[in-house]
Amino acid sequence: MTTAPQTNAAQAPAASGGPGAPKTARGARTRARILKAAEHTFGTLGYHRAGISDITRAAGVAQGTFYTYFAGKEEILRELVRDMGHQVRAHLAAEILDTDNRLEAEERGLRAFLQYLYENPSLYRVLQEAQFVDEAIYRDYYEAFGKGYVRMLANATRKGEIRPGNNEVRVWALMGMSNFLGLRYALWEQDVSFDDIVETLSDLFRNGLTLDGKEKP
Amino acid sequence: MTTAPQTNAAQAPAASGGPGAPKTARGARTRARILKAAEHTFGTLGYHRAGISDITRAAGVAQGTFYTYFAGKEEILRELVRDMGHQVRAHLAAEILDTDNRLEAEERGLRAFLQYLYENPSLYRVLQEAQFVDEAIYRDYYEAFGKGYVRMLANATRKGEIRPGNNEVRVWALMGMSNFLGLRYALWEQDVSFDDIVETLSDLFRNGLTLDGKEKP
DNA sequence: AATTTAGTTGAATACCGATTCATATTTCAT
DNA sequence: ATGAAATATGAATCGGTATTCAACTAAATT
Repeated sequence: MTTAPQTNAAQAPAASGGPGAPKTARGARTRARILKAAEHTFGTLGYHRAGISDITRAAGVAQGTFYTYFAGKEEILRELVRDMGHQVRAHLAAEILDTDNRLEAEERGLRAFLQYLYENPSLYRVLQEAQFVDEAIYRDYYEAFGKGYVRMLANATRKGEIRPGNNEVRVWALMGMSNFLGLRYALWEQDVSFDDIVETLSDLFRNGLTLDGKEKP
Repeated sequence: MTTAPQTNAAQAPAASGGPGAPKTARGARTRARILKAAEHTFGTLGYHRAGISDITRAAGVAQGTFYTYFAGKEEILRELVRDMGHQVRAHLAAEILDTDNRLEAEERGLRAFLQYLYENPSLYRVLQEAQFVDEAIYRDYYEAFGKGYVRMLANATRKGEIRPGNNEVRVWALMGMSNFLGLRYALWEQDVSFDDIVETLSDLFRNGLTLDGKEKP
């Protein structure tokens, strides 16, 4: 296996440096092209079927160039997950910025997530496959995601917008929902409108699943 | 002789036959041992790192024996997913058999699923990795699961136990919840009791997430 | 007991793709 | 302009492993 003791970290502040972070505009461009190509290649063929040659071909560089910027196949996957995670989080955060209450934020967030996945299907596959290549990076992704999510629910609880409860558990449940709904309705088949999905979940958030219940209005 | 062009089907009703379904008690036993060994090996090392040699070693047979019963690595994965899917469904169905209402069934079902995953961690990995080896088998798993689930929700709707709504969407949301909660709290870390998790979800089903809402009690 | 069929063996094959490296080109500082 | 540093090239290496196969053993059938 990859005998290198993974000590990464240190180096340039820009990209979390592999063998050598680019020191030239040209280098930065090439590195970015390879990363983008990897996203597409992994997303389409999957991590294991995708060869370095597939990535470099898609990027329009020679195979050797790959190793100027990345220590290997696993390394670029890690980089990719970090990048993509950052992007989704930024995107979703922006989408729910100007919401008045938690319910609205959930609705908008879910819709935005479904839409984002539809437009960036690679995210799903890259992320899910990364789980079995380097579990830590996958956990980091969801823990980062969940951390912000829990904070938002805590605020909403304080404002009296949502019922007090175990927000961490709720967040994992909510992330699970989005993930599966995204897979089924954004990636597999678009046979139910995002509006209908959001409406169904919104009803669940407002009224629960049962007909009775709801302590006091 | 065993060159059969994958037309499978026909033959013994027991196992969905690869190259040759076992025709002897001994053969059946060997096949079963290999399948069990594959479950453990895939579950531990993952599909890609696991070699046929790892499986046969764990099963205590020679490498060649593998191909007496399975056409290849993908084929045994498919078989495994079918088997495991059948098992979980049977187990969960049994666990919620004598429940009086939908809410109770959801609670018991979730708890049983978490417990099952805790005791059979291979299920998660085998299933999730299968998704990228043969998407169809993964879809089949969840469509089979979802089909029964939707039927149960439809019954509950008819009985007036749950609010009318898009049950298919609900089911995918529910399956997603269970999946993530299982990963986080049954496989990764058991730092929250299954009772607390079930209680949190039960509250969501009864009362929703918001403080207001709930049309009419 | 003899013959056929089923199951088992493990070494050899065959292929594939990640990584390396010596060489060539481009960019940058002086 | 010129040397040094940074990039780029792609063919060769190197390790790994899924699959095949011809020979062997066990069980069933006659």
